[in-house]
Amino acid sequence: MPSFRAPRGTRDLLPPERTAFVRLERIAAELAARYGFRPIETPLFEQTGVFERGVGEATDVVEKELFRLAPRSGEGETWALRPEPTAGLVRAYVQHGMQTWPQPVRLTTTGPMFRYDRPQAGRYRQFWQFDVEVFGDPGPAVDAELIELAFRFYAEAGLNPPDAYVNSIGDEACRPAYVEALAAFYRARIHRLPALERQRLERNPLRLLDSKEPAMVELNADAPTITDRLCAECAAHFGEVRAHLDALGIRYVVDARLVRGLDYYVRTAWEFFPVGARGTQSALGGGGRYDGLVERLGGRPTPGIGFGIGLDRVVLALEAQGADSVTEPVPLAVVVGAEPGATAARLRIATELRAGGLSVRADLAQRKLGRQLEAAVREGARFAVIVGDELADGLVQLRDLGAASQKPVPLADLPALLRRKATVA
RNA sequence: GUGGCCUUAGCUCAACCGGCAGAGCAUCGGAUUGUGGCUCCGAAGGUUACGGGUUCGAGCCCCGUAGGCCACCCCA
Repeated sequence: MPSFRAPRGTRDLLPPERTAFVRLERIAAELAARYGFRPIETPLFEQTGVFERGVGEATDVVEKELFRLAPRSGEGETWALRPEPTAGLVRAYVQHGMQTWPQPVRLTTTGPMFRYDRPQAGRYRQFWQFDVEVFGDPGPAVDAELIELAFRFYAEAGLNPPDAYVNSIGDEACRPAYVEALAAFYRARIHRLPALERQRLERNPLRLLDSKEPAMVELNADAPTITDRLCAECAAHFGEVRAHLDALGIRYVVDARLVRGLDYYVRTAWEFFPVGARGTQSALGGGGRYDGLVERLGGRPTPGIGFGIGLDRVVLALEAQGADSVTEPVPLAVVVGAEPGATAARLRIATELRAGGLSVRADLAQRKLGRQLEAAVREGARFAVIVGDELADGLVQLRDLGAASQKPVPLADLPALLRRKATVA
């Protein structure tokens, strides 16, 4: 017999942890609705090209981390599990002609994403993300609105306000010149670049900027920044984003070296980290503007912007800051019996109580009364309904497990009685 | 993907120099007939991650593989 286990980089979310995720998902859904986002669900996998064109072929996410599905013989297309939600949502926007919907279109989804990289704490091959996207709004006000929404989510989740880093990475008009200037800067100092960074220089000079190599950190202090090379339009846009953030009282840091790993971002980009912990594997979320993406995937030119929040990371951060662990629901009452074998009566009574809207567990394991009561007490139930001989007279014992007292109650009165007790805390 | 550390029961961990694999918690059962979280007693739970090698003998030493973790990388 082989011993099976969850695939590398995946994990089972067992009851206490899954409850924490459910709570975050509920907050996400409620919050998104409050901000006017409509729920949407797209497939967990797409044609590979959706990600290659959407996310960018030269990105690590596509080049190294894409979870490609083995094609079946005879099928003409190949698929990959989604590494992020935006490309699939853009594909859906184009496919369903959402440009004919009232603009802007605000969409939200929450679910698992997949990246085939080497697992580590906080870095999984399957992880969960809460995502919102806005199509058809060029900003700048909505850029600030989304950042504020993310802060609201963290707050309602019970997380200390994270550090927010914001930047503008320019657009087609100004970024090429900047990238060239940056490449020239590094080429002039190529002897100081580590071997790995020399290779990346030719492929994507922007990514050298946020390297954590000590040699690079030192070098980057003198590197040209995008900030003072933005075109007039981008500079004005970024200025307005900041003005809106300031008007909302949002605390953030402008980080001129912040770039993002996905090709589609233009102009506004941001990331969130736990306070004072801008380390690896700790990013709580991030987002940005992607004005050219809809067009790249075959749609009409449409501005877009969105963010993703890593639910796994939020759960981790909540634990790290010592937040109260989630409490799982416990039944109000447990139906137990003096006669272990008389399960039919216990099940029938529990069924009636549940039909009346009450949270009730029936102890159907055939164990003696003492063990049944012990289990009820240990799971935190407030009452035990004890079924015994008096059932012949239409009576059960209603036992208050906290007070260790009980009294006979007509079975017919039980639902109303328990419902009344349930309302008093 | 690169380098490093780690892996003993469901969980947390012991096991001398290479010499009979253990404890606590958790689980299940019992403590004279229908009443509790405590206590007492007991049971079950292991191919010491997996596969090789060295040795009279390997949880312990060596090699490989898998998984976890740390740094890089990358990001959520």
